[in-house]
Amino acid sequence: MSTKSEGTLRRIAHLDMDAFYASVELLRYPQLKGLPVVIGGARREVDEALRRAQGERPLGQIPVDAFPRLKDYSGRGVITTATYAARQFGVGSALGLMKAAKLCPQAILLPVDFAQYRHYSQAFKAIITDIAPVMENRGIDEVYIDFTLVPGGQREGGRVLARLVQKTIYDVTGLTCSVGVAPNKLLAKMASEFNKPNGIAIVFEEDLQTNIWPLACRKINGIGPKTDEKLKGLGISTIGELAQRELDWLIDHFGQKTGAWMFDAARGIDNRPVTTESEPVSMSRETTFERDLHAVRDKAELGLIFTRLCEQVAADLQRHGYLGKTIGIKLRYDDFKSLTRDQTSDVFTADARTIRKIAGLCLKRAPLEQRLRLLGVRVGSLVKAQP
DNA sequence: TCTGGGGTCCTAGGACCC
DNA sequence: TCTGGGGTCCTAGGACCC
Repeated sequence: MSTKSEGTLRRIAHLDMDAFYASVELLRYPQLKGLPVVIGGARREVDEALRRAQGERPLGQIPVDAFPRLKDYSGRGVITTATYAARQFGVGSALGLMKAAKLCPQAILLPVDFAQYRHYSQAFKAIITDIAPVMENRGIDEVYIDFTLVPGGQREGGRVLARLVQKTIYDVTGLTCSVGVAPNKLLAKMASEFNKPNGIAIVFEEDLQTNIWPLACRKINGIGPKTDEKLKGLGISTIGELAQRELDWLIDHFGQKTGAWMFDAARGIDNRPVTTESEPVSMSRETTFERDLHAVRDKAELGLIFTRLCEQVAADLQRHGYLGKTIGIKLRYDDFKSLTRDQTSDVFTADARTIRKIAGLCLKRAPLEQRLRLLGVRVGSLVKAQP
């Protein structure tokens, strides 16, 4: 089954588009190149501000001074992406806009435009699969690519092919990306960050101690803020320090599964294949309100939003051809505490009214005295609809 | 004036069945 | 009268990722 010849090394690439949303926006607004720009905020308000700035002009001719600024925004929301110029000010993904406005009030604020990002996402992924067909989607702006059997994939450890992919994407779309090539996904993911933006990094097994072990544990994809804190509490900050711990010790502290995984990860071991296809497990829609709502006092408004979310999930299911039988809701209260309730029905559905009915039962099981800031509807246990 | 939206996977307890 | 085991499904919460 394998056509690997003697001496063929497993070479896996991780490709990450640089500041993807922001870079796509700069294609439309080249006059903003080099300036601090952030994408995010409540869609409607930011959209309107931009439309006012545009007036009757073509997009490329809106004067820089006319663009909406962070300091003029007063709604809730977070930054999804910031240009590198904005990152100089300490502004980046997931930062609240109000906090960001203090750090960089003059930054230009643009609304998210998912349709546009999806378009460019499909474009750069098509370029990749033309060159190297075994590609795994990791969201809108990232992929893994198996270079192992691709012509040129072994040359200079994958650098030649990485350069070709990177250059072709740039020539066709005008967008830059960063690529890491390594023996597996775990190391490739770390490598792609080494020379960001518009960089390439090549990692071999023998680079583990010199290039990987000095890194913070947090750089391992799968070790988040909580686990990182716990590790620090145990005196472990770097991957090298993690590698010094015994398997049993890690299992004692983190459980069988996580402990064993960490043990391997610290040694650069990762046998996960590059997966080209996957089935969705759930689909959901959620929304944070412009102001916190009360279940009784804002009943009508809440009801409309609830129904709309159910209709959106139903439309998503239908569009993609799936049915689900576990219907759930998610609430977030004004103190940011969240809760979920779900119920599995005995029939699979993609019908908005059915979803609304069951989601309504879920809502009844949740405490509703406190004001809400978010409501979500989820459908899980998906199966393909018969065509 | 903090803190989006769309996902995946894991854990853990209880129900229920053999 | 002591307390048996798996296995699977359901539910809730939490960590993590993009």
